[in-house]
Amino acid sequence: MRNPLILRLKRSYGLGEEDCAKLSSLAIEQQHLAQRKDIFREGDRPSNAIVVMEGIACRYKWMGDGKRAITAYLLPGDFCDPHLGAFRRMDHNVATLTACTIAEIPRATIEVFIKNNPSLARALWQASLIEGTILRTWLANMGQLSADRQLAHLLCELRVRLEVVGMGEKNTFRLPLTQQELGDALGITTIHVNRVLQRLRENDLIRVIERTVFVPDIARLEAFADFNPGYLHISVENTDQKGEARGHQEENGLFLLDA
Amino acid sequence: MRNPLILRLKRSYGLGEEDCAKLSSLAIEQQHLAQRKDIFREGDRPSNAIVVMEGIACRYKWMGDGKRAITAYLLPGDFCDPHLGAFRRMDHNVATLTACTIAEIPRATIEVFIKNNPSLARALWQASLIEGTILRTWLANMGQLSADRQLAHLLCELRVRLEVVGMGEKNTFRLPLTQQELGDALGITTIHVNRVLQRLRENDLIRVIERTVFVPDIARLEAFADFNPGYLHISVENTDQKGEARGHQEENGLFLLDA
DNA sequence: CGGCATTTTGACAATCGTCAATCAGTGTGG
DNA sequence: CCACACTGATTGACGATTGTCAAAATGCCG
Repeated sequence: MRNPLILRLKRSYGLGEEDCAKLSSLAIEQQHLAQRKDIFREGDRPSNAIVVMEGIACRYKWMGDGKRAITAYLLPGDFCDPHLGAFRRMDHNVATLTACTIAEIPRATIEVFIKNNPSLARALWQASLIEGTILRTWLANMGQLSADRQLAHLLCELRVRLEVVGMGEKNTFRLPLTQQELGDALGITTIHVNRVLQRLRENDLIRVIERTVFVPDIARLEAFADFNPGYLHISVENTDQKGEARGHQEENGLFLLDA
Repeated sequence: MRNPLILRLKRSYGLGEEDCAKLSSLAIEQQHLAQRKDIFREGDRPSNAIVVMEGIACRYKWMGDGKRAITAYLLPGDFCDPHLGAFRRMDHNVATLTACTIAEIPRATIEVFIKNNPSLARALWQASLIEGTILRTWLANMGQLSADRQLAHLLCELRVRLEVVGMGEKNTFRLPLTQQELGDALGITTIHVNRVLQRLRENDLIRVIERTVFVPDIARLEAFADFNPGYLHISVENTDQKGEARGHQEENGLFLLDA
């Protein structure tokens, strides 16, 4: 299996082949974590960069009444703290949801690397930009979409993001999250997640077998969710460039990645 | 009136006195915009930095069904695009809500300034970090809070943010937004905003006269909304440093700015 | 004054949360 | 092997919050 960090650096963060090659030659310490273990807590100031290499983690906050809000899912290749703790303490927690493998890259290593290959700084910057676009999309969806479309949208997003790092075929991906963990991200109760999942299955928008999601008709699911992957800023691996779709569109247009 | 950009650079973005002084000596072109005018559109790649100097603007997205989602309010001192369009096209729109004065700082000016005063780069970085924390807070609130608490929380946030830039006394601030514009940010309908506002007034959590909000008891409103200003990362101007409040708190602790 | 945007009101419906219970799967210990 | 406990999924009844629709009231501006 390819290194998910390298895959992301190339396809999401715009790092060139050469830099990726150099980076992948570094020996980076990895460690395994059980499910539901905190990686960072509120108030921590991480000194090294931690990247999820396998499994699914999340950012979350505790609300005053004891509810939990998940504000991001971290998939392989995602940085737990793209800012490297440079300026601030964490204002939220980061924890594994499933068992995970994480890589810890010492800050010194990164600084040396950046000095020689400045494009890595740009890549980190890019990573936090993309986090921002995902946050804005989640926020907009949570405010305006019904629970079924919102869940459908999340599944569309996860399908794409997981596929990029080789954790899914085109129509299938494993999603080992509980309904509780989905609900905390969508802002709906576990029970409602259950109802909504059933409705999606009834309409054959998805099929679920043993925590594996199968999407019989991707276009139909994406249409239902009004999903447009532009906000994920994933560059196409293939050479079909879809030149037509570029440029300014007046209404509701989203934009593919610039060349 | 003080320059709001300077105020923010000092109190939010951690820029030092000297750098602020140098920056404020720059002659920066300002222009006036009527209410509800787009500043950036989806797909634009801004080449200069645009800062709101007066008035209130917002980031927004159009949803597939024609609804609008506001994902941020931009107050005086906020950057319309903290990343300076360096890498990507805008994936959302920025528009004025009220009439605004905006400052356009040529990218070249910023680059020269950063070369001589690297801390400005840090300040810009900081600005986008804070945007991220606000986004996460909005997302968590939208998911978990009832509409009244959510609106109350937004009012708490705006009270603090407006006070920083001198647009409000302790208990009062002008909020020239329509209920529609509030609802688009909260993810609730105009009619419901109206109902909720009434409830807040009935409970004397707020009083509204001619688009000016008066908060009779800040602590009570903030308690109701479970508001903790830490996520705004605003440094205290006065010299009482609240040293006690620092350090790691176990539960629901937010953190004041590091010295 | 008239026209327009915005706020307010009321009745009603739909979505979603709450509570309580059952069911299914998994692992543990006897 | 079975009893047991535990977690997570599912079901149903009910209630609360919020959305929808339609209309009236208010305020603003030419």
